[in-house]
Amino acid sequence: MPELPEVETIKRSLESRITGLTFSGVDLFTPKVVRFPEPRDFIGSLTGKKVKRVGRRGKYLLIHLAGNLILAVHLRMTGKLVCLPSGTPPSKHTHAVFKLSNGFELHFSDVRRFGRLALLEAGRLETWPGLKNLGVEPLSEDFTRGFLKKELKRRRTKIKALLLDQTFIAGIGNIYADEALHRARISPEKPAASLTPREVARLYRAVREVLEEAIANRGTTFRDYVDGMGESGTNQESLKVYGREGKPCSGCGYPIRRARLGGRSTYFCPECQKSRPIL
DNA sequence: AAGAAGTCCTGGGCGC
DNA sequence: TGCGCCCAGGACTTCT
Repeated sequence: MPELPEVETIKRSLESRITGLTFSGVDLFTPKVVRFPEPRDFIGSLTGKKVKRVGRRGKYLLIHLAGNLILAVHLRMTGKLVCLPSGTPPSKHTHAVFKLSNGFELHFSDVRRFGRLALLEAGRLETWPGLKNLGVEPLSEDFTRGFLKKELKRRRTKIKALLLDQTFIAGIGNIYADEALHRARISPEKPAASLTPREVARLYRAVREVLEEAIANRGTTFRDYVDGMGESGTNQESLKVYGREGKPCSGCGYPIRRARLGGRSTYFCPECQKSRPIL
């Protein structure tokens, strides 16, 4: 599942390869994956546009183009965006091929067809609902311990649900929410407002460290994820709880447990992540 | 208005 | 071996 570290890795792997190049055409095999504008306009507006730079906001990859346009890509769970030589046959699940001016092309594929593309005017990103309400970037200087403390205090929801809320913090998904909570030794079920100052401080550090380390490891390849060059990441070797049900906790040896929270799997150590009474 | 539930998707793993 | 069932889950929409 491409979360912030995976999208950041894709961004870094693509930017030196496509910046300055021009889109010479688009093959759109699955029009449905284009959320905005109409497929005909999407193709028409993209063709002939030069890539100015590649950016990221939360889990969105943003390809900034000449003409004040942005190609926004969201990979959801199984989406991939890979740079390949021209003429590479599209796979069974390739939905769009963006042809570049240097003999390469970007293949957008997604087994589950959940991923989405949009071509938006810069400065009018609110055309895509998910982008306008995005919360703070957890690796930016706007994300401070004070901010986290203040926000948690007025939220009654479970801390894990809050970490997954993209309008609160942008870019954390199921893997890194579980990993951050384990590192901070906080129960995923604990109400956000009930975290002690020490827990808030631990969570703040844990969120940043978990994401930074995952970027350094070029992302977590749990099932499908690959970067813009088709390379897997290595951060799956560093996971402490996600996908490790029944295996011993790295901290205490107790078996990792899996529970259902907010409709999704939640991995945690029942020993290290006990909800202790507030002293 | 916050929070929960439903929806979209398909490959893979499972039971029989 | 093969069929059917259910699960994985991000984000948007709808309901309470």
